[in-house]
Amino acid sequence: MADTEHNYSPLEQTRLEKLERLRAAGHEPYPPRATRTHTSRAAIAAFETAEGKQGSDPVRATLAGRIRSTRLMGKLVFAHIEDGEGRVQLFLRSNDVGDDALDLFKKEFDLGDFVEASGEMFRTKTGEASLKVESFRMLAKAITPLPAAKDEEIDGEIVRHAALTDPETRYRQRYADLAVNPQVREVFKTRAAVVRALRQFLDDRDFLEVETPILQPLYGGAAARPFVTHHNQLHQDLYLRISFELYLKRLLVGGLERVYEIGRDFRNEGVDRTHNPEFTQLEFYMAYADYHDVMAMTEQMVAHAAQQVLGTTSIAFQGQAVELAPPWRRMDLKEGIQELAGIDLDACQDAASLAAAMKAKGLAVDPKAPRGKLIDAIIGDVLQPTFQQPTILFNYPRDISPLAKNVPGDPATVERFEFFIATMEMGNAFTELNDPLEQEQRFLEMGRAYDADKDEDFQPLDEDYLRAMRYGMPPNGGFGLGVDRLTMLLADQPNIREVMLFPHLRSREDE
RNA sequence: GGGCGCGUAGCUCAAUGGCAGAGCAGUAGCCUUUUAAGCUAUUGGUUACAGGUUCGAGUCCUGUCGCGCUCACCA
Repeated sequence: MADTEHNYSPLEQTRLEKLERLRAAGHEPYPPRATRTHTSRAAIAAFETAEGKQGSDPVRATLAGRIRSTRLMGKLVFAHIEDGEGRVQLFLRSNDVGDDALDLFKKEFDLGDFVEASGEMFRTKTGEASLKVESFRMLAKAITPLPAAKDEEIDGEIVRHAALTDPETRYRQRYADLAVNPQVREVFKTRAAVVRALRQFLDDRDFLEVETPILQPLYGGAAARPFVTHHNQLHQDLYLRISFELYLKRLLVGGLERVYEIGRDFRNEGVDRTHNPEFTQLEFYMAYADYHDVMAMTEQMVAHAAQQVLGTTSIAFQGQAVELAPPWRRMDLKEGIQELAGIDLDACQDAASLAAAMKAKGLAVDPKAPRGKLIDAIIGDVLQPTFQQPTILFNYPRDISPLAKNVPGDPATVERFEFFIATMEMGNAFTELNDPLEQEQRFLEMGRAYDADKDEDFQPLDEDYLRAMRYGMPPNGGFGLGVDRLTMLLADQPNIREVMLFPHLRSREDE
C-alpha cells in the first residue's frame, strides 16, 4: 500500500487492496481519457428511436458514469451507472464478456467507481432499456464509499432509503451530497438559471455589466461590519466590500448610464437561516430613473426570473402560494405602520415618544436605538411577517438611509423602498442622493451618530466618492437584490445554506 | 453572544443506569433477466472530546467542540 498520511478506514483499505489487484492484473484504475459515445439519456433515446423502425441496426454505445447499484447473480450482473443526465442499466453476462471479466467486475468494482462500458442497447425482460455490455473498464476507482443511498421505485415514485441527510456532513462534504442527492444538483441548476435570467433581463435593457473592487481601502454603501485584511507589500489594511453601491455610482459620474454587477458581498455579522457571511448581490443603477421606475422594474425582473426558471409566476414557497406577476402590493411605510402596528409616526417625532408608543403596543424596544432603528424594528417585527405576497414598502426614514434622496417637502423621509416576498426581505432600492453637499452632511451625521453610540456600525467618510459626486452625478435610481434569497424563493428552499454550494461553517480540527 | 435540542458502525436509526444492536453497505459463498434482487454465513464501535457521580454510564452531572432550531445582532 502506498505511503500516506491519511488513516484509511477498514472499508477504504478493502478498496485500496482492490486497486492494487487491478493494477497487478494490468488494469489502470485511473486512465487519462474516456471514450464515451452517448450520455445515458442519449443512448436510451437513440435506442427507442431505432426500436420504432423496422430493420434498423442495433444501437452501439460506449457509456460512462458512476456505479450506483449492482445486482450480482452468478454468471450475470445488473448494474446502474449514473451520469450527468440520469441512469442507465448495464447488463453483463459471462457469455458476452467472458468469465474472467465478469469475475473482475464482481470482485474489484464497487459502488461509486467511475466506469466505461461498450455494447449494444437492448430491452430486458422487465422492459428496461439497458446496455448489453461486451467490454468495460475502470475510469476512476473510488476509495471512499459514498454515503449509501438506495432507491426503490414504488408506483413510479422513487423512494430513497438511508439517504445522506445530516446537514453538517452535507454542507462540509458537498461533493458527497451532490453525488448521492440528485435533488441537490437540481437546486444549483435552478440557481444558475436565476442568475442567467437576471442577467438577461438587464442586458436586454441596455445595462452594462461591470466589475468593481472586492478589496477596498474604504468600505461603504451599507451599514454592516466589514472583514478586514492586509496587503503585505503595500503595508495597507483593506476591507472586503459590504456593497457595490459607491463604486457603481462613480460609474454614473463617468457617463455609463446603466450599470449592474452580480457578485459577492461580505458582512462580518451573524449567521442564520437567511444570512451567510458572504452572499451574492445584484445591484443596478439607472440614470434618469427614480424609485418609482425601479419599483416597476423590480416587479418585472422578479416575474421574468420566475417565468424563465419555472415557467410560471404562480409559485409555492414552503406550501404557501405566492403570485409574482405585477402589480405587487405597494404600501407607504407610515401608513403601513399606522394600519398594521397601530402607531402614528407623525405623533412620534423622536425616539423617546416612539419607544413609548411601541411599549404601549407590547413591542420589544431597544432603549438605545434612534428613531430610525425603532421604525426598522417595527417593520421587522410587525409588518414583514405579513408580507407573504410580494410587497413594496416605500418612503423610509431619512436617518437610516444616508444615500437616498429626500421626498420633496418631507425632510424626514427619503425615496426608498424595500421589497418582501414570502416574508423574506429580498431587496432594497432608492432614488439615489446626488447632491454632493447634502451627501457630505449625511456622512457627517452618521459619524456623529457613531460617536454617540459605539455600537453603531461605523461608516467611514469616502472623500473620493464625494469628489466624484462633485463632478456631477445624473439623477438615478439604484437597486439591490439578494440573489441567494431569490434563489431560495424559486427553488423552494427554506435555508440559505441550501442554495449555496459551500456555506460557511465553523472549522473543525479534523479538517 | 443567550435559550432549547442533538452528536451511537461508511449511511439511516435502535438500546429502563445493567452483555452496544438492526437495516443497508462491506467480506466469503450460492444464484444466467434483476432493479431496496433473493438466500447462507460473517466483519465492523475510543457511543464527538475531557472530566465527574456510581458496584456499574451511550444513558446522570460539569466543561469543551460541532450541528440544528430560536432569540439577539444584521439600514
